[in-house]
Amino acid sequence: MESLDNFPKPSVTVDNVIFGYHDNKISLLLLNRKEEPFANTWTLPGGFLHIHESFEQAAKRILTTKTGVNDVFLEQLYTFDTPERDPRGRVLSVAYYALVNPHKYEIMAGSAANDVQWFDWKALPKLGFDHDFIVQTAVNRLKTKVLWQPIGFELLDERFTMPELHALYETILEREFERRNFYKRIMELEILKKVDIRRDGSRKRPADLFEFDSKKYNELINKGLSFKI
Amino acid sequence: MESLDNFPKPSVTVDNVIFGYHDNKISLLLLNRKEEPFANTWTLPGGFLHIHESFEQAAKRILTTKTGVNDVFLEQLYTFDTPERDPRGRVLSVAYYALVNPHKYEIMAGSAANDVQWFDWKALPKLGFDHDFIVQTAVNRLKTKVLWQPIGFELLDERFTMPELHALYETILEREFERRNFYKRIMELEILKKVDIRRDGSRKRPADLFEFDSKKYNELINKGLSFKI
DNA sequence: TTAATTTTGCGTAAATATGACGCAAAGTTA
DNA sequence: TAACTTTGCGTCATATTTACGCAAAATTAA
Repeated sequence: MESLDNFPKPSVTVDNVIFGYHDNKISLLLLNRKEEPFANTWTLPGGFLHIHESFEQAAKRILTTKTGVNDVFLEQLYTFDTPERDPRGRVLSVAYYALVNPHKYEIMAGSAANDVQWFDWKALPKLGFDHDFIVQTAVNRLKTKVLWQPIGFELLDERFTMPELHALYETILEREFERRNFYKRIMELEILKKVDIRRDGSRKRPADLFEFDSKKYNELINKGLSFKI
Repeated sequence: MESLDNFPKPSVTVDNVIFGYHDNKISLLLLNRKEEPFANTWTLPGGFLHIHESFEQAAKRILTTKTGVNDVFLEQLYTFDTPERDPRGRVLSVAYYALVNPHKYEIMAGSAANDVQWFDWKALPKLGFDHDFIVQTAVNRLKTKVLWQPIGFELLDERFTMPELHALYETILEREFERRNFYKRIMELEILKKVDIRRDGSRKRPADLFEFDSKKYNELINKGLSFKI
């Protein structure tokens, strides 16, 4: 059997694009590096893949140890291979993107970082490596995916109102959705469970509270239909 | 600066799912391995990534040397990391998929293979490694992508008729498209150039011949519109 | 040679989905 | 208590999708 040692091997990192949502803004969780290369520069939280762990395990480990975030929506984005992307040598980056509710987690910088911080996606600093490009790829993915998969809910509290969901979609897609048509479309999917309590916010008329109902969503899929905004 | 040699590194292969179309059937180009592991078993044409080449360079090199195919549509599919997917150790697979017109290439097995052959996608043998799963992923990608990107043309001759294009879509998506509505939809995109000659096939009324016109397609995109079947 | 048949290309009408907007109820603020 | 904002649900006009009619261009049969 052929040996695996005939070829010099590239290093493999897993880098995470972590999306959050707060105050009608999408934000990204970035890490300020302590070590070279790109010391004192903001980058995506990433790290080397260990030999016995899967990408997803690596992504979760990195999220937890470097940022304090855990148990979130996580999906592979793309694998980046631009030959000169890392000054240390040949390093591949398997990029994942995560959707996080920032209210649920205490963000904290791990020991290898100067700082970890949320940045408004419209005001990102220049990032190290090719991470600007990775971010752009992730943003594009989020914008298309949110239209036909119910992933937006991951960015909200478990219980949310229609106006909140509506505002989220307008923020992500950077365009307006006619309010009443948006409500109608969501409601006729029948994937939300109405939690009978009403919101006690400082708004005028209180809005109904909903939860995403994965059981109802599966029923929708089993009927051959699909979530589609 | 941190060294890259602190971690044991995984090996990285590039595996290609190569789609062809002939006789109203989608087929996949498979390779029968000469060496262990999975000797005498059909697998996707793949190989180890060289340290200084990009994924795409690797994919093209593998296609050319192992199957004789070159200059085709090629796109990254997904990176597979199931820990036990290769008996030799930790091997990642960066999978690409290619769309090929089988008439344009002389298929030939490279020296490392017993044989290289087209298989109807509805009658595939059991594949080595996790390649069955990779194929399934590629098929899903093809089915969704073909609806909103003009990639189907890659499977046809440069000049093709509407009935041919229509049949291709019905084959890929395994459902019927109302013939006249399909024609209409394609025509109003205005991305085809009519080559005035008519087909001399053994059919009844000859069909017009078209070519995909990438210049017209770009105009469509620049108008903010999109290819959509 | 002519009629019947198949295939192709283009059209129109019905059905469905999308987008624009009216309005009353439930609160808050003046 | 009146005016105002926000929310929830409805209706109607418009656009898009789907179903299907029909004639032209070839082949095959009589």
